[in-house]
Amino acid sequence: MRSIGRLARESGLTVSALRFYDGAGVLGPAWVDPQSGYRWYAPSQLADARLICRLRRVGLPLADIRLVLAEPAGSTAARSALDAHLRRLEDGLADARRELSSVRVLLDQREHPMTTSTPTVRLTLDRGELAAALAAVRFAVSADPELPMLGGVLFDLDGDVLRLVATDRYRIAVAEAAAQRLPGSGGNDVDAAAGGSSVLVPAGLADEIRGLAEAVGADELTVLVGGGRVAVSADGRSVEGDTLDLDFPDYRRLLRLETTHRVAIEAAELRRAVSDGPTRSSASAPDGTEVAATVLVVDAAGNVRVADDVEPTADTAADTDLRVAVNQEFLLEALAVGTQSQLVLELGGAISPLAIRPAAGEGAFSLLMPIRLG
Amino acid sequence: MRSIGRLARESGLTVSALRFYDGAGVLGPAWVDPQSGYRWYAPSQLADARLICRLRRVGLPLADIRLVLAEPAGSTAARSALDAHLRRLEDGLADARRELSSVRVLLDQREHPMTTSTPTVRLTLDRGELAAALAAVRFAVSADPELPMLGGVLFDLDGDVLRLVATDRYRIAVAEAAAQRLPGSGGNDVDAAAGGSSVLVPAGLADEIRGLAEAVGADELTVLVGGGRVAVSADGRSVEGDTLDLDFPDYRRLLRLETTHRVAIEAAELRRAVSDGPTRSSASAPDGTEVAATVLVVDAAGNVRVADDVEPTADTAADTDLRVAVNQEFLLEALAVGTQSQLVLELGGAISPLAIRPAAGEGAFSLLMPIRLG
DNA sequence: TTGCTCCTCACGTCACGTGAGGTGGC
DNA sequence: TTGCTCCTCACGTCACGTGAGGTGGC
Repeated sequence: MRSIGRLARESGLTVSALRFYDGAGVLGPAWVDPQSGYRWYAPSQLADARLICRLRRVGLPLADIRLVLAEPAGSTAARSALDAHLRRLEDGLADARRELSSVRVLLDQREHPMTTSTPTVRLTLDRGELAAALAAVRFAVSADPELPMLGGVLFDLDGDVLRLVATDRYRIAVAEAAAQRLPGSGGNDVDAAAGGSSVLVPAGLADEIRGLAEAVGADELTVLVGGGRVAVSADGRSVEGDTLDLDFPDYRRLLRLETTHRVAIEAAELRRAVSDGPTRSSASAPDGTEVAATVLVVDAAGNVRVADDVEPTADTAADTDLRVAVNQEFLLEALAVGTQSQLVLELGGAISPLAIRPAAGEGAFSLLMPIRLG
Repeated sequence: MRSIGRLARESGLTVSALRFYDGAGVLGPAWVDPQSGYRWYAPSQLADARLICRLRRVGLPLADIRLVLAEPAGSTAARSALDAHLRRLEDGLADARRELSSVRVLLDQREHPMTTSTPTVRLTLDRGELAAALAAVRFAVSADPELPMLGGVLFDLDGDVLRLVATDRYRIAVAEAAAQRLPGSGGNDVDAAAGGSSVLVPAGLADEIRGLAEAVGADELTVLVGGGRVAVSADGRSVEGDTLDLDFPDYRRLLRLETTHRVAIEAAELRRAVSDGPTRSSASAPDGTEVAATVLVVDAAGNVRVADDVEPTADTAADTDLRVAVNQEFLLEALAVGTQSQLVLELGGAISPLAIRPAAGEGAFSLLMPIRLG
């Protein structure tokens, strides 16, 4: 048996950490002297303590470490906790690279105030792709005057893809269109870093752009962005307007969810089941308006159905079933997007968002916030 | 002027964060209504709030954000805070990749208990390089029986370089030798991940290996590592012994320091100045033994000298001078390592470690902990 | 009167580190 | 007696989030 000090020395943990882990139920001593209160650790606990030291060193939360230590042979819960942690770190680094390089440009501009005007980015896009992408996100634009930054479509140029994003806080929709940068866009890196590649287009202007994209005969559209303006042109016609100088939320973070269930569905079929199926009235958000909520059930076999019981009762829902309630109208809108009939639902638990994406990797993606039932 | 709620909506920060930033001195309102206590923010504070939102999103500490907001034009303090943060994230991700892949292997071994024995790694090394590297780190091995994990030299195989590391907590020495993996090492990835590529060789065995490397005529040595043993052979002679199954501290983390001053020196010259220069007696560490401390002074012009005043007095030391006290004996040992006469000292403040590395990127590196003068 | 925004203050979170003050066996 | 290791308990750290309980103007 080892004393706490010896275990600390041999494991790399500190004495205070070991005492904390005892209290936190992560690693308790094998025996505690009832007289003195001294903690005594069994030989096998050295390996556990070393493992904890390594995992804490890289920032794995204690809750995940508990999973790892308790892992029954053959379980994958611990592995996916490790994977998820690595992904968080990778995403965090990618975010930081983007944000910090953009902040550097901002600081440069502050120092050399406006010697150079904001650079303009020029792109060409496929007409049909842009129209489809705009159609795929339009429904998620917010009409809430309190949140003006949600009243538009984010045009985010990420390398050679233009990503369109809209959200009203209850759902978020994302669609992409391949983009070609045209020369004369100023330095590419600087543009990207300046965030000049990400502009918020008001809903009205986005609708005009969509109208143009649907009306013209040309295959390609030209887009100019810069100086607080967007202009889209083709066939000698063009629409133009101001962008919104507001901070759209960090959509990448919103899209990162930990999925536990992935289910393939047929869009039209689920749409029918959702419209015909029962709903439950539920107070949505702070304003207290009642909305119709559809409850989806994923069973152990990996099938989704619309719950036919309004209240969860023991006879119809197994304990292992995952139940998620979402706004019926929003779900129908999300299922109606795009032309793909094969979709995939991604779920992460009863209070995690529901993601809807095409089975084949292309096309629009949307995400619905769950509704907490009573 | 904006109310706190409006600034929150427009900046992406929360109301509670804004109140916290007020108290923390990061971003206070331009005016506070003395009657109601309402906070009112000036138009220009929106840009600051947005900047804070972006920087906090990527985890930049508030202390660094204060630097960024206060940045006088032309200052580089804020830029290097951003750079340092990005490096922390990059290092953290690299650490996590290594640790987590190694933990995965550990978990696999736990599940399939010992169906496969520990794989063996085979290397060839240049005789002279290994001898030099061992000589360069030997002095930093600890003799403290309380800390057995420091009583050896870490052999850490990182890709095609074998890194040797030794530390006694007061200093750390690192040296490298080019290594070639020989086939028959089992899966390379698995080896590396298993941490089988990192073994702790007891000081006695390390000395025997060095003896062999210095004695034999062949240019190359073969090293076999695995199953708790190391064997080194050349010319038909070989030495072999057990490795220590103890956790050596995370040396990569110890080597990461934020350098503010970098000074080129001539090794022999500084060595003379240090041996001849005055020292101050100081209690080292918890055991209370007195050691002779040398005080190094870096002046604004970037020159190092040994302080000739034992007490810092206003006439000899400018306020801008950086003073670092280190163990004289340890400094002399570190300066005596290797064959390079041009060295670089790296400092990061009075209580930051002192790094000593060759001016040309090759050869041994060592780091001394500073001594706090009473 | 209700609803909305704002206020302060206290406490919770996460994973510990750091004393203060005290015990037990060599 | 000194020194060492261990103990508990309280409080600090970091960057907030979450109520509780209250105010002020439409």
